[in-house]
Amino acid sequence: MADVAREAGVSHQTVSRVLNDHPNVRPDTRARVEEAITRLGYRRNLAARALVTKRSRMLGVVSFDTTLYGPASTIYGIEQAARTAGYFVSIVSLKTLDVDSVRDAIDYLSEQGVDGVVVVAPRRSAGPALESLPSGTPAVAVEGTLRGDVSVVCIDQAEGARLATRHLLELGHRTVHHVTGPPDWLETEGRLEGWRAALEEAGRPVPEPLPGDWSPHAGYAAGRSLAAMDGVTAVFAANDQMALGVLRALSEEGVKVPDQISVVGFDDIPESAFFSPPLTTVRQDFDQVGRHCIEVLLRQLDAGAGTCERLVVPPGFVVRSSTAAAARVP
Amino acid sequence: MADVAREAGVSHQTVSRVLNDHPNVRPDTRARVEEAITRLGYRRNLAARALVTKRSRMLGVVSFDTTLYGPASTIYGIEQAARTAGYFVSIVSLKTLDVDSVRDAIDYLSEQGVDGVVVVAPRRSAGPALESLPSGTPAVAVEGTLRGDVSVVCIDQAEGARLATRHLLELGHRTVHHVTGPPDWLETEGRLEGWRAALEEAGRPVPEPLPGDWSPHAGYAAGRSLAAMDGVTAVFAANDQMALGVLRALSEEGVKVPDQISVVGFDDIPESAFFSPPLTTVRQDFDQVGRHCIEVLLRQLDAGAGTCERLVVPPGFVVRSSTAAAARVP
DNA sequence: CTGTTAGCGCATTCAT
DNA sequence: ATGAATGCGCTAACAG
Repeated sequence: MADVAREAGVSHQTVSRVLNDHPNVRPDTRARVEEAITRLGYRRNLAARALVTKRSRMLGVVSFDTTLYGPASTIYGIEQAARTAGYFVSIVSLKTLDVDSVRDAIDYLSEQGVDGVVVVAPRRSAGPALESLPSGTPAVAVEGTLRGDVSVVCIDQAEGARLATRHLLELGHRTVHHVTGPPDWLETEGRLEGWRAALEEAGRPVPEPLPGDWSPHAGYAAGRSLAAMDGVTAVFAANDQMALGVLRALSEEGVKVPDQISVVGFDDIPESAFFSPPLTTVRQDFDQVGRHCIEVLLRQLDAGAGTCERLVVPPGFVVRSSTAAAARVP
Repeated sequence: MADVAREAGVSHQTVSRVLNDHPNVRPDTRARVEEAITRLGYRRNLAARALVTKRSRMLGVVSFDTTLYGPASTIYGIEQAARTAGYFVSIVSLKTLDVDSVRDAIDYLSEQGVDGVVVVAPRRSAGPALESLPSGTPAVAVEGTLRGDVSVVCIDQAEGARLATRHLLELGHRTVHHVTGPPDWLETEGRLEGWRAALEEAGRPVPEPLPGDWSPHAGYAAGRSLAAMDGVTAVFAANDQMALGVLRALSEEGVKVPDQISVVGFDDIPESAFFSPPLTTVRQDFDQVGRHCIEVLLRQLDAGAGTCERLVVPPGFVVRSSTAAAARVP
């Protein structure tokens, strides 16, 4: 910066003023400085700036398996919104979601001096880890913990599951079977709850849910079990990948979808429309979730960390060809 | 840090030494300092450290659409390896991959003082953007540019395509049709080239490739065309999502896979094994690519930016049920 | 082994 | 409208 000042024949704080869009700079001085900046290819040192302003303009994201479509899309939304607002995003992807891993990640990020943290770790067990944040650091959880003192942005999981279940019920199915996500995930619980509620509201029997883990393989295993059971006509899988596994198993067993069994998924991944048959599913607007996270975070940065919001994004529903009216039971 | 020093009854320098694992500290002093650190919940300020060491311990990643499986997996590998090596990762995801976007992203990251940059922007046009890096900043490109002065880590795309094509040829197919990726992508070119080479080596006719864009939708469109053509018995799609689209179109047209037409993909996404039928495909070890990127980067950081490596990861091949011996032409 | 001194590059007073 | 001084929290170089 001193070089630029010398080049432009001004002091280095004038350069600083130009860089920060300070009003008190004569236009021609500003022009001279800007010219010197480009000529020298000068780039300011954000570490030094962070040191004095105590703002790093850096946001931290802690996420589980960023390879999955949901987290990846959410993070994409976060990154876009953050960059637009002039913030960097530093990401930590976790292999496991136990308290210690999350805590370590948060410690790690807070050493780096992030101005705020988004936690995409939708497991009940991850909640307490937020405590290791330096107090005053804004935080927002995606599909977050139920603790009252941290902001949450989420998609209404239960509502999505209800949409799926009702759709099936309205098609004339007597009941709906459910393949769940892994235990301890908040999405798993929300979807389970919405499914159960929809069934109970309609006065239908609630079959034992089949355990899954988000993977197509788990869906496949569940599909085999389903095919072997009597009277199954409708299945709601807790995500699209598992629905794919179900579809596959059913197809191998010679069960026609949707003629004999209807299948609904959750997520609306890009592939869903091209499954065999194209999948009816619940759509989540991950992008919007990401944007909301940043909005909430920035609001907290301005307002001081006191505020705490809860933003719920409604799910959508996409009807394709994997669902049909229940076969007439002879 | 001064607080810790006071608490432990030492100078702040000694605290610094403890933090940096300096050898010259008596064990009991070290213990006292560490105890004070945990008691006070002290966290060092990495911005200040970066200011004086001129090392931010932060790596930048510029990537296109991190929502896609390939980039997402690569970044995951990068992040894991970087964190293990004690580096943070700051990510910029681009919506488009033109020179300006990439250049802006790189400018942005270099203001932040990243110690090195990984560019996951496998388009020919993205190459020149690397020039705007402050000279001396190590950089590595994934599937990178062909310029000689920047390190590259890549998967042997042409070899993968060759594997796929040969597999089909060995199954007795007279020739193999190809659905390409979008133009200007290096992967598109590599796969196209490998496919063509395998065909020519075997003295087979090279049909006009069908244009695609990685999306299942494009695969679907290509699949419709293919179904309408005569004598098509084998298709090599440039990625798994397009293969899925091809599968879907063929199924709608009543064409049996693999009985009438064999289909091969590229990537081995987690869903591939559960397509209808399970997809034969080329496997890419994205994780290893990510790890290699970090290794190369760190090596350049140590050695000075002079060195420039080129690391090629061999592709794998997974045979599943979407390919079979060519139907006997009557 | 430990403490003292200096300065990294910037923004923020306060002068002028 | 501009310049001079001060310090952010830390590490490096040198003393002791």
